[in-house]
Amino acid sequence: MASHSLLDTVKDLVAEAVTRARRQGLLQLETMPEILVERPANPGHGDFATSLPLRLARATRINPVRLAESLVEHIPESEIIDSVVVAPPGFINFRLRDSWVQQQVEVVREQGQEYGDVDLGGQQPMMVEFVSVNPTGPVHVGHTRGAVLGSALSRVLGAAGYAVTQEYYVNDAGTQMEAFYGSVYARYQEALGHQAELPSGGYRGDYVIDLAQEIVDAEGSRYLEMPEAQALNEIGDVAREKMVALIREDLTRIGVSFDNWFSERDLYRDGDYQRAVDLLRNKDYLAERDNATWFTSSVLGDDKDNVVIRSSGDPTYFASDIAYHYNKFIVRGFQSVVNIWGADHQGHVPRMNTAVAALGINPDRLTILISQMVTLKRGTEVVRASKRSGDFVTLRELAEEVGADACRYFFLARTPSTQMEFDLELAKKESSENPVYYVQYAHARNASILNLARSQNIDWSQGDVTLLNDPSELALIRTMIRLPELVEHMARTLEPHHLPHYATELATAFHGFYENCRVISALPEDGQMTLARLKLVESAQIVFRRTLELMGMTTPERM
RNA sequence: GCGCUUGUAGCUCAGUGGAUAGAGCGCUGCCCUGCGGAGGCAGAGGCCGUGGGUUCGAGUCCCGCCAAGCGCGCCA
Repeated sequence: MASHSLLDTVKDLVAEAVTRARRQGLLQLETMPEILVERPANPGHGDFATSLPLRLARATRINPVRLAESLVEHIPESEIIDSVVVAPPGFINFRLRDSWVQQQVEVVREQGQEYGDVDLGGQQPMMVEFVSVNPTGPVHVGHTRGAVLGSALSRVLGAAGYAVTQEYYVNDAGTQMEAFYGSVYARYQEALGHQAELPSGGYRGDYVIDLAQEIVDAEGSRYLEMPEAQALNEIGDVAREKMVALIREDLTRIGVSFDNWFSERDLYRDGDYQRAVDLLRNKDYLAERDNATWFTSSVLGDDKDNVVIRSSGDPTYFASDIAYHYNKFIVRGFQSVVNIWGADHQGHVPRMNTAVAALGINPDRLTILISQMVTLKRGTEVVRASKRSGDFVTLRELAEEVGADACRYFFLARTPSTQMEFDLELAKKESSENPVYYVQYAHARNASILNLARSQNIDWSQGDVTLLNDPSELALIRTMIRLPELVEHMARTLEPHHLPHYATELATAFHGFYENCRVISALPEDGQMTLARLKLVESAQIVFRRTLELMGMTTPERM
């Protein structure tokens, strides 16, 4: 596990040069400047670059190119850096030493499936709470996006050294659930030939009919033989458990699983709700108005106050959420928490932040990511997804139609903050039109080379990586060794959507290598080259697997 | 009306304040005496919504405008 990234190493070189230059009086600076090192877009500019001379030009009143030149003279020798050159108007470009690049093949092989791990989190406890769809219906396409995001983000954070808990918050209390129970009960009565009406605000989807029929099949008419209140209660318990089980099963189809399913009802049972409300009351953040209890979030900068206890005496969803975050931070002691919410909850973000602050928790410890709406398309035709009318496209249907891998790839490749179009036609095409298969094909090609070598009993463990001098070989290794810094970047920014793009670049680099370099050669004079290249292929496979695994995708050896 | 998010190639989308704005699909044309052609190479295609500002430097930051999505309940 790397605690000091390659990027950090280059930064250190620059910092050392600045320190030396200051000591010699070449740089008149009050404080040490922030050292920024980037990967240039143009490979002709090397592997790393810094624009520090341009940034310092004004403060030091030195021409940036001259400044760059004198800094370069003070950059220490390094085993990893081959050349350091000044480029106008004032960049310093670094190129990695080929011998060092080649050696990374051995490093990847040694680290195996841990390659890419970085120690950013120090194993501090972190929670990612996502999906958390009300158990009143199946997971649909929009939720699936959040599911994929949360799942991949959790994997990335795990690789970055955080002790991640993936959690699903089950909203199993409140008025929506009552409406659901009433809907199931009504459908249950209908299934047994009785007239019944859905409650107002009830759930009209066919799945409620199916659910009711299942209950009839399993338990007959027993719920008709008890008072309605009791029937609602008991049939509600059964329906809720069935729904949660269904949601869990559907999510498993796309490789999304949770460490914990947290029940809203437990907040009340275990007293967290009462403790959170008491805490707010003691801090004077609660006010009685119009027979209801309000959280005075406006004094903390929110645009309005919010009801936490209705005039009926029932707590609102917001009250539960406050108690839930009390539980996350104070009861369970998570250092940081990420919530992934759908776009329809964005209005809830400011008051959640103020509520957390009111509980005495630094609001920086809570990050709420919003995943925007998904429009489903079939070619050019828009598929309308609407939960109310009951004709939404579910996760199950989506996974069955396009497959779990394509599902994950396409949702993951977009930044969550943009509304996206999901083209079922494109996601389904099993051809080069589909980037999912482009990446998996590269992995399968890779695997088939190794399988062929094994079938010929070739032992490449003594391969000499210094033979890997073809530009396409070095380019492949250079792409491979970006994984650790990518993991670090994604963990810092909570942006796993870079992963599919990196996977595509890795595949491109591999295909390029494959076209240019014959790996297994029958010619005796190519023997050493074969061994070296097999080592490269093996290490590339490690990086492919790690990348696909972080995305939650499968790594097929045959397609 | 107010708030949040978004506007980049024909389409779907990337793009850490840096150097010549990228990928996939679609379009044109090439490439297999051998490990998987679901591949590779080359080309065409862009006032980065628009007008200002900050900066040595803006697709990126700030402000206005235009357009789209979502939200603005004692629902969740």
